[in-house]
Amino acid sequence: MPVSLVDVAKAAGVSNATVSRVLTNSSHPIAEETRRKVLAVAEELGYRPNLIARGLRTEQTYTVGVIVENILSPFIPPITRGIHDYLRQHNYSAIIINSDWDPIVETEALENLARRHIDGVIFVESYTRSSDEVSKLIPKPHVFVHRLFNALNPNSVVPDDLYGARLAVNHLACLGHRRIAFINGPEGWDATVNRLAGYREELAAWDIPFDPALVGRGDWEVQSGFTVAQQLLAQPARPTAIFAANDLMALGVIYAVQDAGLRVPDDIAVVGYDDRDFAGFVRPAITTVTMPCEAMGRLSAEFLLRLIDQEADVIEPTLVQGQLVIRQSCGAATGEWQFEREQGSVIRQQRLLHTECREPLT
Amino acid sequence: MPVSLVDVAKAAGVSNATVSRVLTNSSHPIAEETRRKVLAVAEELGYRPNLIARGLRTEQTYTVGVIVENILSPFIPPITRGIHDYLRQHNYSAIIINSDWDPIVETEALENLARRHIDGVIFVESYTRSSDEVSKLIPKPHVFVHRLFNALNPNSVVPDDLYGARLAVNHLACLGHRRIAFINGPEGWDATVNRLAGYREELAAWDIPFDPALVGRGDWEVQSGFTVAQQLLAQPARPTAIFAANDLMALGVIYAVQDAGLRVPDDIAVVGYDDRDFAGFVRPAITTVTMPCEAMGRLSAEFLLRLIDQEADVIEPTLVQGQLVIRQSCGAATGEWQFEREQGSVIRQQRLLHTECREPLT
DNA sequence: ATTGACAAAGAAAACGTTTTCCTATATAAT
DNA sequence: ATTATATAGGAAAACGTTTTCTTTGTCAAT
Repeated sequence: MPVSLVDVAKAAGVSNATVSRVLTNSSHPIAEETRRKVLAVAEELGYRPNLIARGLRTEQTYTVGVIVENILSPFIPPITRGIHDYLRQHNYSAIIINSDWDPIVETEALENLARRHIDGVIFVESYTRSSDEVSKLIPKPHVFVHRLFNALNPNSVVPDDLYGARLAVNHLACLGHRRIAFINGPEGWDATVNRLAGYREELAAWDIPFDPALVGRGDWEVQSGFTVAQQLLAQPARPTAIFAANDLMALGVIYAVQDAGLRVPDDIAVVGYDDRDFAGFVRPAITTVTMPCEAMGRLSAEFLLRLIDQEADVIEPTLVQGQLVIRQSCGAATGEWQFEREQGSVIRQQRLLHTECREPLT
Repeated sequence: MPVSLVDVAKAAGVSNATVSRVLTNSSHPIAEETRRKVLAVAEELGYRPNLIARGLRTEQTYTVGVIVENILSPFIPPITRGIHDYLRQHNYSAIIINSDWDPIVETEALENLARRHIDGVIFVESYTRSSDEVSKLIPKPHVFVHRLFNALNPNSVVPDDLYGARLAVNHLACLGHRRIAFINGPEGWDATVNRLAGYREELAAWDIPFDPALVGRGDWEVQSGFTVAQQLLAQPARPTAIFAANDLMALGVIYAVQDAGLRVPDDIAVVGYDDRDFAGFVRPAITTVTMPCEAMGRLSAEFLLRLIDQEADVIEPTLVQGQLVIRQSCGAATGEWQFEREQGSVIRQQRLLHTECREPLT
C-alpha cells in the first residue's frame, strides 16, 4: 500500500540504486535529466522514505534519547524546548524518558535506547552517572545539560551560577545596599557552591566585607526561606537586602519580612534566582536572575550533534549566562506595579556588572 | 562488534529462526532444552535485539508520537508523565514534538513520524486538527488528550470540568455561602462552557437562584481576575465568595479583595481551578480543583495502545474527574497557615457533592 | 503397514533501504 | 589507435530481524 523506493524506481524506469542516489544527494554522479525525472516521480507518487529501513542499513536513526530525572522539575520544559528546536532544524527527533530518579529505570531506559540504535543521548539534570559509566552502558555520544552535581564533567552544559549571583548582588549594591544577606541552598549542589562564590566575589568587588552572620542556608523550599529570613531579621544589625538562591526561598523571605511588619522593597530588598513563572505575578513581583534553560537546551543539542558527526571527540564543560530580571522586590523598577513581565529591563540590565556600575545607580 | 541474532544462533548451534522464535515467545513449538540453551547463550553473549531491524520486518516500532502544541503549558509535564509511565510499562517509547501552535511544524512533524513508522500518535492540548484530518495525514491510530476545543471529538480524553466546577461551588455552598460569584474564562473554550454549566447546576441543586450580575469573564490571566473582581466587589450586594475558573485569575481576585481592604477568606472566600504549583504557596494558599493531568495522560496512552492492538476501533470521549484541594482561601482549612500541601484534605473532600452535603458543613 | 497429525527445526524469502561492485559508454591523454 | 579516466547507471549484496515454506522425525490412529 505505501509506496516504496522500488515503486519509484519502476515508475521512473531506473534502478533502486539510482533512486536512492538521487534522494540522498549521494556523491555518485547522476545525469541531471535522470535526477529530475526521479524527483518528479517520487513527488507524484507521494513517496516517503522509510526511516526504519534506512536506519537498518546506515546505522543512523536520526533519533536521540533525552533522559530526564524528574519530568516535573520546572526547568525541564524550557530545556527540552531548546533541545527540540535545534534537533528539529537538523531533522533529528527526540525520545524522552522520565527516570524519576530511579537508577533501575534509567538503566533500562538506556538499554532500550541502545536497542533502538539511537544516535546519542542527552541527560537533563542527571547526576547519577559519570561520563565513563554512561559510555559503558551505551556506546553513543552523550551530553549532560543542567547537571546538578559535578557540573564540570566533560560534555556538560550548565548555568553560570557564579555570574548570575554576581548579577544579583551587583544590582543590590548598585541600589546602595551594603548589608546584603544571602540565603543559600543545601550543601553539595554545584549551584550552592557557585552562587556563594559569586556573592562573595561581587561583595569583594565593591569592597564590602564578607560577614558570615549574613549567610544562611535553606533547602530550596518556601518554608526554609521564611525561617532563615526570620533569623536574619532578628539580628541586631539587620540586613537591608536579602538575596535568596532561588525564587521559592525568596518568596519565603518576602513573607517573613511582611510578618515582621516590614515592607518589600521599601525596608528590605529581595532578589531571587531562577525566574520561575510565579516570580512575575506574586506580590511584590520578584526581581530575579534567569536560568538560561532554553539556551542550555539548544547548546546541548548542538554539542551532541557535533559529537555524533564526529566533529569533536569531547565537549569542554560550558557555562551559560542568565540575565537579571528587574521587578518590584528590589525597589529599582519604575512605574506602577504590573502583572506583565518586564522584558525591556532584562535586556537593559543584563550586562550590568560592577565594572560598568561602580557607583550606586541613584 | 555488537552481537547479532546470527551470532547467537551460531554459538548455540541452531538456526536464526529458532533463536528468533525463542526470543519472541513465538507460538511455534520449541523443545524446552533448545529454549534454555538459546536463552543461556543470548544472555552470555549479551545479545540485544535490534529494534530497527525488527521494526522493518514487523512494521511495528513500539514507538508513539506525542504532539504538544505548547511545551511550556503547565499541564504538559504531568500529562506526559502519565503517558510515559504507561508506555514504559508496555515497552513503548515516545517521541515528543513541540509544534508551538504552528500548523506547518505540526504537519511536518506528522510527516516525520510517518517516515519513522511510529505506531500511533497522542495529541496533547491540540485543537488544530479534527480526527478525520489527522487520519488523512497519518494512517495510524491517534488519541487527543486535554483537547481544549471540541473536546467531545471521538478518541479524546478530557477533564470533567462540569464536575470540577460543581465540586468548587458545592464546597462554597457547604460553607454557607449563597452569593457566589463566578469569573469565567474566554468564550469558545470547552472549559469555559463546562465550568459555567457546573456552576449553574450546583447552584440549582442548592436552590440558589442564578444571578447574571455575579458572573464575569476573564482571559485566564492574573490581571483579568483582578479587574473583574474589582467590578464584582463594587456591586451594592457584593458576593461573599468568588469562584475563578483558574488559579491565575483566583490570584488576581485575592489581590483585588486585599486592595479593597477586605480579607480572604474572612470577608470573601476564593476558590480557583487547576491546582497550579503556586496555589499551594501564595498567601493565602488557594483552595482549588485539580486538573487530573497524570490520569488523563495515562488513560490516553492506554487507549492508544488499545487502538494499536486493534482491541477497539474508536474510543468514546472520556471525562476524567479532578479533586477538590482545600487550602486557606475559602476558610474551611483547619490549623495554622502552612506551606505544605494538604494531601489529606484532598482525599477527604473529593467526593463531597450536594447529595452528600445538603447542608452547610458547620 | 500406511496414513495423518504433530513437534521441532532449518532454509530461504522478505522487509526497504544503501552501498559495493561491476559494466557501458564517452571523452581525454598518450 | 590504444589506453586511461570520468560519467552514468545497473545488479546484487548487505543490514538484522521475522516469517513462510519445507523437511525430518515421532507417535497415534487406522
